[in-house]
Amino acid sequence: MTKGRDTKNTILNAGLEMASQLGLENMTIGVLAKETNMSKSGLFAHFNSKVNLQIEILKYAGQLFAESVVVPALKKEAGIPRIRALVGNWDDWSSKLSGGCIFVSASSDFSDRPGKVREALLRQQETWLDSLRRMAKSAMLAGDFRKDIDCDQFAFDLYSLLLGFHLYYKLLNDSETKKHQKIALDRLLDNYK
Amino acid sequence: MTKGRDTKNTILNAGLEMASQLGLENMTIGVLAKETNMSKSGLFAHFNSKVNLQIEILKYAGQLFAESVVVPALKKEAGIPRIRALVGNWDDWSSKLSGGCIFVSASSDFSDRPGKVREALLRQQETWLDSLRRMAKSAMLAGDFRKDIDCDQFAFDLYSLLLGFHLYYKLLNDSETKKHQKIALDRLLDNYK
DNA sequence: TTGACAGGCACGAACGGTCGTGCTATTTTA
DNA sequence: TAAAATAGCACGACCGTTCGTGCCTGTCAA
Repeated sequence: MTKGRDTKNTILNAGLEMASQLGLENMTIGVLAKETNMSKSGLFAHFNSKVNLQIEILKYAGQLFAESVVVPALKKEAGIPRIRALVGNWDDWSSKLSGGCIFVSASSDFSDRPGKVREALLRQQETWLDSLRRMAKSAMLAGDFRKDIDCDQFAFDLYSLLLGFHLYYKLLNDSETKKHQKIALDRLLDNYK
Repeated sequence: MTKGRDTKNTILNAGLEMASQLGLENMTIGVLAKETNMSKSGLFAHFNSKVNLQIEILKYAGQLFAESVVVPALKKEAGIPRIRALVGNWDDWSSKLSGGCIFVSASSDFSDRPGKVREALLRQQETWLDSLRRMAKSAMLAGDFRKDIDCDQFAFDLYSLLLGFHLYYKLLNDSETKKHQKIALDRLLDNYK
């Protein structure tokens, strides 16, 4: 009962790393097998199709994301401290994976590729936006934000900021990225006060 | 001398479309040939390698981008009107291509794939950020922005906004996207006033 | 205590396809 | 008619997937 689970987890770990670098579509089963010292067929047997593998990687990433980005932020006091923690955690998350946040690269990869993988991705992005909206709402209740703010708008604003950080950091390797993000975040929070 | 150019342009047009949908890496020569009613080898002879094809598509996109996004904006009066025009043009540009802005998807595709294509992409992104910085500077000189603003910061802020729009529009198909972007842009411009 | 059996797990080999890329003709254009 | 453009064909590599097989571990009957 445990041996199979263990192997699967090893595969998912390596798969997440590879998918983050090359994209979910360009990750290949053969190379992933080599990476995990397995045979292609042995690895394949755990998932029965590439699409399933992609979906399971997405789920696995979702769990990891919740554990390392969202949950720790929720332990901070509601409002601005929580939002700042979330942004910091997200930055760490996307920096840790060598190819950046897998949800960002997958969003680009699957924006025009209908199918089960896209649907799974969409569901996860909706969950994420929901977390953002909730953060805004709790900041309202905590008194850090005005009472008349638009939580949807806040989600858009904050996510845009993260996407900017992601591109600057990953592609341009801009050393000022952190600073830019901090300034933009300060201004954003100020505007919702 | 002209027939070759014509064919090449046809190929680049179709290639840009395909690359925008599938990414520069997942676009294949065989399918592109079918799309343009050519043989694989006949098409191939125009570029001599896939990497060259990718680079030429990027250059082609760069020209188109300059013509349809940057240049028309420069015809507006410097300052806020020019910046608003730029954002509108960019939105149109990324909506026109069925897979979204090719530079965004390529950035995600090649953030971790060293080589000539990545270098070409980086050069183009630098040019783009330069345009953004110049827009900020001319807005300063026109009196629409304060004199002490950071043009690099402005480029980061504005590009983040466009990236947010891009993801919302392409992946989530959110009907409120335009509104969100307008609100965020208004606030951004206000902050630089 | 042993031997037959079952299930989970991984393997190598092979399948039909598609990939990018050479070569050599043939057709089209200037 | 020379040159440019396109087609035909073949190649080696790799793709996702299937299949038959064998090892290991645990269960249960004798």
